[in-house]
Amino acid sequence: MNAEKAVKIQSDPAIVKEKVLVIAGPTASGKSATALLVAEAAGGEIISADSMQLYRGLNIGTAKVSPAEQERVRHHLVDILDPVERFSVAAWQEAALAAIADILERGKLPIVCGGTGQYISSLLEGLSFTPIAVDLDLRQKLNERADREGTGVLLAEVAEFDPATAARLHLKDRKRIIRAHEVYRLSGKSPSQLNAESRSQPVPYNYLAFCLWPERALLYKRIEQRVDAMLAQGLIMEVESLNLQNLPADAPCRQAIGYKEVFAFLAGEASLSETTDRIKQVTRNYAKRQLTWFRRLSELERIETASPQVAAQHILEKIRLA
RNA sequence: GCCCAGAUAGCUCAGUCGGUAGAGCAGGGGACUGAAAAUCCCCGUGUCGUUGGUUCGAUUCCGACUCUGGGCA
Repeated sequence: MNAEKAVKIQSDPAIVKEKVLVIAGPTASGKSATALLVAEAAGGEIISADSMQLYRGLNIGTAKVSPAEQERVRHHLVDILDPVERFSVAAWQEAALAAIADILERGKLPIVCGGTGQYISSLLEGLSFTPIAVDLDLRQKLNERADREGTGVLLAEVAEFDPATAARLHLKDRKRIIRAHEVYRLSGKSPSQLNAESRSQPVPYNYLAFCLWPERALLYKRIEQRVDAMLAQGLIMEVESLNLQNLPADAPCRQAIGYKEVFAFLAGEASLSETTDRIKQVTRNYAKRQLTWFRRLSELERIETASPQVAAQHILEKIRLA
């Protein structure tokens, strides 16, 4: 898998790709600590691949790097958005590629570290996104139509302009059905065609990609401990201070695990212990989904340890060999 | 001590007019191209509390016992 790609790259002297490190892993697997150790030992800077750490004010619940840790190693793509702002894979990828170029220019090692599978995959698979403005109005109208007429009607329309995509989508997969309409209307091209085009470019860097993979039972135990720690550190006060009720109903950070549950608690919909258990559970569910992403990405080498020291050591050896 | 109601999947429970059983949640697997911590799909065998009886056949009906809730003393 990897070897084949690497041989192809080396056999073409015109392409000398620079090394970029990727450290992925499910939530609470220890990837941030690992990345810090590697960055300090190898002279690197960290680019966060985390869809929620982008937001200012979401600190405790996202297990964001502390100011002290940011003193040790420079971090990119953390705290760049207000809670009301929207973002996207395409926007993240553009910012990440810019950060990588900047770090390389200064002679340092870029380390992409995070758990958002879609973001990681956009880099490793070298997707290129053609510029299409997001049209929230159109999305709103399509959502209303789906409410009125049902998603089946919209899916039938997708089948007319893109049979391949329609065949792939499930009747209830409203988001993707609506997205297919958006893409077609805004670009004039079918999603299938655009997706094919987005893979036509070569992957620009030599990604050395790792994924922390602790044993499941241990991972779940760490998740539970971390949720307890977040509550002890004042997660509830953090959510209060965010004033979620003043944010629009569709603000992205309202989806954040921990935040939406604490918000329900503050609204009197659940007790503290129910809220705690709920956060632990949805975090476990999330970790499982993350692992599905990472299993898919064959470029990732699994590191089956829960120790950041051991993981960092392993990664540093691989860098020297590469 | 007496009366009543329960005892079925990890949990909460449904059901079998007697032919060995199924939902939700949990858990597992998968998908993912501009909302992604989102969204969506697939996966259900378990001494039907124990033990006698009736019956061709009992998780189901009857008895006893054990445990759990509630009530009365």
